[in-house]
Formats: sequence, structure tokens, C-alpha cells
Amino acid sequence: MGHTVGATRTPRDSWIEAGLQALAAGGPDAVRVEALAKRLGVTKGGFYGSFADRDALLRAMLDAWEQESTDDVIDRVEREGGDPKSKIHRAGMLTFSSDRLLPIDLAIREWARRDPEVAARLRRVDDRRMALLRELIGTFCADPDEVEARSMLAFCVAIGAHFLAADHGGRTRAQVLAHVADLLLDRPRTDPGD
Amino acid sequence: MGHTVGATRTPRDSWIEAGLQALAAGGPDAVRVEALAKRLGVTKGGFYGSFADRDALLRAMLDAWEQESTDDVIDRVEREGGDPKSKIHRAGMLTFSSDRLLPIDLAIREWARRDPEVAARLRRVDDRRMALLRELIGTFCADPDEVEARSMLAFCVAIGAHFLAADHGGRTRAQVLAHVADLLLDRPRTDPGD
DNA sequence: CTCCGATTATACGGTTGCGTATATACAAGG
DNA sequence: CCTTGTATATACGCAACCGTATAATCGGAG
Repeated sequence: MGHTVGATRTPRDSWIEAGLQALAAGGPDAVRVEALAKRLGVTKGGFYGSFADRDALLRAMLDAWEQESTDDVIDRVEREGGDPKSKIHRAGMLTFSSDRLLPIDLAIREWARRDPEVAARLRRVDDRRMALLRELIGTFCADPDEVEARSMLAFCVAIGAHFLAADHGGRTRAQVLAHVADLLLDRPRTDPGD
Repeated sequence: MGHTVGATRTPRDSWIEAGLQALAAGGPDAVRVEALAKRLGVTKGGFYGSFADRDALLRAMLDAWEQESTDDVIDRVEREGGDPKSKIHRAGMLTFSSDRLLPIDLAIREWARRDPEVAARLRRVDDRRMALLRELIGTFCADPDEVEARSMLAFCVAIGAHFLAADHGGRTRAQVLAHVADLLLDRPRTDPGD
């Protein structure tokens, strides 16, 4: 009876990856089954063998993203070591400078404002990232309230810079961000008079 | 011959306002002519008397938003006076704490990432807001680079806080933001040793 | 009251997208 | 080579939405 394994011709992961690319490029509304099929060079015929419906794909996409942008990133940051400041930089680079993860992250942030289930997942991810930030900033800043404020600032800049359209009066965005990093990650100053 | 003015039964502004509400709630894709008509208690019949097509409505919505969130806000901030710090707070309140303008602003920010015309409008608006921030922060901070960095930080927090899902370890979001405001808007410290 | 012009309702054709049903093509077992 | 099970192509019904065409409706002028 059992003839073979029946290796899917276009595996489940292909749909997920194409879906994440579409999400990054055009938001949740751009994740359309037929468009993904076209992009993969097939028709939607095989889609419903791997997923019950479009919603199942969206959930699988969120699962993949959550995995990739928490465990994977944090593991790598911890494994490669370095001082706190360079760890923060590396964590930021891995998620917010990756051509792959950054657009997905931003799209999911927009999505989360309108879908509670997505918001819950984003909360889990952001909590882990903030915990990492707190831990690292706490190594050179004593006041817990100020640690929290600086972590919030660092996180908000990492995200907000991509939603901000303003110029900086001759300066490069990168130059301004370098100065911002100085303000947040140098000069421990917990209180005037040290 | 001229019989009357022909006052539109559901004026152009009604469509624009309904469109902005839909945009705030569901993004650009949620601005659908028939849905707005239903919301206004009419059918789409009269829509095409006020607008050439859906795109014309979208442009008119952006016009109205640009007007309302630059001139109107800035005029009011300047007219009501006060010290720089309270002006910044008032400007922030007017745009980023308004139940009306805030969701529209965030939706347009998402939209701008995918539509160059929207991005150009957002740039105009953000440039004016940043100019105001620079001017106000410049009143108590001497170094122009640091003024720029602090302005960037303030703006990024105002936006980013709404895209951030993390908790703050027992603290309220408002408490953290208060400490953030202290860091950014107090303690002029341009250099250690003043 | 009657007529007129502008506004809106209704009906239509075209497009896009989801999910299902049926038929075809492919890879491996016998 | 033929059988068999799975993956995919094709075709279908359904719904939402855009923009247009035509008919009904409303408010004021005469």
C-alpha cells in the first residue's frame, strides 16, 4: 500500500518564504495565494495541500518569523561574545540592518496594530529584545529607571528611524545615528557630579 | 437658467473624513468607496460626482491631513506660547496624543514606506516638525550635533512608542516616557564640566 | 404646483481573489 | 512497462470591489 514518501514538489517552506517576502513588500494584504503561486512558478493548486487556507499560511509565517528573530538572533549574539556595546550593535545589525528581517519586522509591526493575535506575538518578541537591551545597558548604567529609559530610547530609534522621513540639515542619517548611539551607550552619567 | 447652487447632499468633506477614519483603522487598502458609502448611509452613486476616482479621494485625504497636521498644529503651538519644554509637550500632544490625528499619522507612515508620493508628503510634514523640535531643543542645548541627535531621539520615541509592544518590568509606559523626557529635555549637559 | 438641474440609487460589466472539485503529470514500486 | 499515490494544473462558483450608465429623487425657481 504505502508506496512512497511523496516529497512535495514545492515544499511548505517555499510558501512561507514567499509569503514573508510579500508581507515585507506590501503588508498582510499583499499575501495572496495566487500571487505567491505565480512567484513560485506554479499555480495555487498545490497550496491547499500544505495549508488549510490563507490564514494557516499567515500563522505559519508568524511562527517562522518569531523563531528566526528571537532564538536565532539572540543565540548568535550570545555565542559570538564581545563587550556589551558591541553586542547591542550586533543585535541591532542582525535584526534591524538585515535586508531580510528588517522589512518583515516593520510590516509585522504595522500588522500588529490591527490584529490582536499578531500583537501578542510581537509582544513576546519585543519583550525578549528589551530584556537583552536592559541586560546590556545595565552593565554600564546603575539606575534601573534610567536603564529602562535608555533601552526604550534605543529600541524606539531602531524602529522609528525607518518610519521617519525628515532630513537632518546637511547631516547624514548615519551621522545622526552615530551621535545618538554616543548619547545612549556612552557617558554612563547616572547623576550629575560623578 | 441657473437654477440653484446644488448643495451636495453628502459633501466632499464627508468622503474625505470617512476615508481618513478608514485609513486610520485599516490602512490604505481599507479605503474602499463602497465601504465609505455604507458608513455614510448612502451608496457610492454620488461619490463620482465629487471625485474622479478612488485615487482622487486618496490624494484629497493626504491634502487634508497635511494641512491639519502642519499649519494647524504649528500655528496653535506658537500662538499659545509657553517655554520650550511645554511647547514640545504641546506639539507632541496635539499630534501624537490626539485620538484623531495619531492613528492617521501612523497609518500614513506605513503607507509612505510603499508609495513614493506619500513618502514625499510625509517628508514635508516631518521636516517641519523636526524644524520645530530643533528650534525648541536649541534653546537649551548648544552643540548643533547634539541638538540634532536629541531631536531625532524625541521624534523617534513619539513615533516608535506606538510600534513597540514590550513591557517595562512593572513600570507603566507613561512612567518610562516621563523618564525619557527628562533625559532628553532636561540636564543641558553639552559637555562634562560646565 | 410644476419644472429643472443636480444628487443619488440601482443595475451592469469587468477584474481580482478565495476555496473546491476534477483531471492530469510525475516518481517510485512491482 | 504498468500501477498507484501524491502533487499540481485547470476549471468552477462565489464574493468584494471599481467605475459607468441609466433611472429615480430631491430642493428651489418661477
